[in-house]
Formats: sequence, C-alpha cells, structure tokens
Amino acid sequence: MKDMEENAQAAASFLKGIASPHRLLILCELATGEKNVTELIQTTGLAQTSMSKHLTKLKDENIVTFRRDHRTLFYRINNEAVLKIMDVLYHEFCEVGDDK
Amino acid sequence: MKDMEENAQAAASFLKGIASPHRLLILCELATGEKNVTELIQTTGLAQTSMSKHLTKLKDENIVTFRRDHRTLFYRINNEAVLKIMDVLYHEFCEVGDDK
DNA sequence: TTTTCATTTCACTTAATTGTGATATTAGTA
DNA sequence: TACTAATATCACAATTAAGTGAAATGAAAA
Repeated sequence: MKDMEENAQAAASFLKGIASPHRLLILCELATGEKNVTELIQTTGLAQTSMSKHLTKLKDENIVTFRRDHRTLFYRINNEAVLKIMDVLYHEFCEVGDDK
Repeated sequence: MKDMEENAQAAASFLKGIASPHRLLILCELATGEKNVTELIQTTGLAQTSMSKHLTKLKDENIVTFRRDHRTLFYRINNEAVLKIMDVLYHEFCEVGDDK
C-alpha cells in the first residue's frame, strides 16, 4: 500500500471529478449507455463549451472514454468505482421518500 | 422522486464534502472510531484553524457529528453513505497492487 | 472570578473551479 | 478545394474553496 497522503490525494482528485451537479447529470445520462456530445448537450441543456470541459475533466480522471464514429464522438463510462458510487448516491438522494 | 437537477445538486454538494485529501484523511481517522479535535490535529498534521473548518464542512453535510465531554469535542462519522463510498475508494486507491 | 484549555469564528489572501464567447481543429461533404 | 458539422481549446470573468494568524467563545480548573 502506498502512502496514505498519496492515496488521499488520488481519491480526492477522483471524487472531484464527480462532485459537480452537471457532471453527475452527464454521468446519469451515460449510465444508460453511450451518448455523443450533441445528445448530451440536448438532454442536459449545458452550453457546448461547458460540456466539452466537463467531458475533458471526466476523461482526465479516467471516468469516461470515447470512440469516434465519423465526426461524432461517443462517450461512455469507463470506471467501475464511479458506478458503485453512483449507486450509493442514488439510494441516498434519488429514491422515493428520501427527504434527507 | 424529486427533480433530477435537485438530486444532482444535493449529491454533488455531499460529494464535495468528501472530495478533499485532508477531509479524506480525517474521515479515515474517524473510521476507526471517534476522535477529539486535538487527536485529529496530531495524527493528520493539519493546522488547528484548518481542522476546525474541515470539521465544520463535514458537519454541514451531515457526514459527522460530535459529542462534548467536558471541554473536549469528540467527532464521529454519522453517515452510512460515506462509509460505503470510502469502501469503494479504499479498494480503488489503497489496496496493494493498485497502480491504477 | 480569573485563568487556562479546547475549539470556533473572523478577516484576509491565494488557489482552484465553473462558465462564456470567440476561435481553432478535425473529419466528412459538396 | 471550399464548406459545414462536431467538438475542443483559448482567454477571460465570476464564484467557490482552502489556508493562515489573530481574536473570540465556552467550559472547566485554580
């Protein structure tokens, strides 16, 4: 096991990748399957520039990847840990009767 | 179920409560049982003022609570979800052979 | 009741995040 | 080759987060 502080730094950096309402929305979309950038812009209502930056951040943290099909980029979730965390968040914040 | 954006906002705010190397270190300490502020300062090496602010943030997000014993405050983790997430993070960032 | 200990709050600075319009890139289409 | 579509990058402004010394609070202890 590496040094605690190093682990904490890496884990925090990863968490920061998810800790944004807009990126969580993006991840919720991607949780249902891969989507291209234009689709993500439409469903979330984010500005194009903003979307691009969020996706870059998610890529940087190895949370998503993409494939290119002609000139369209299809993004998808590429990380088991993030799915597990989203599951926890779903139970905590999205289930009926969750007035926590 | 409430509105997606509201849920995303609440979940992101909660995640931001954890998404800091120093707060993760604090939470790791607290995961082994309740600790008073002075103990936390000693084991983490954080400055007193800084520790106080981190604890305030963790309280604000309902991640920790405390009890008073004479003039000492003992903090403890008060949130199931955060323990589950820490478990995910442990496997991802702290286990041997984790060079991810 | 004054002092001391444990902790928080204040005022301030510095750094990081987020969003935006304009511009660039890259791949297909005419 | 020029044009358009899809997406990324740049440069900048605004907001939020994090750290620090000094002062304040609150609860014992002397």
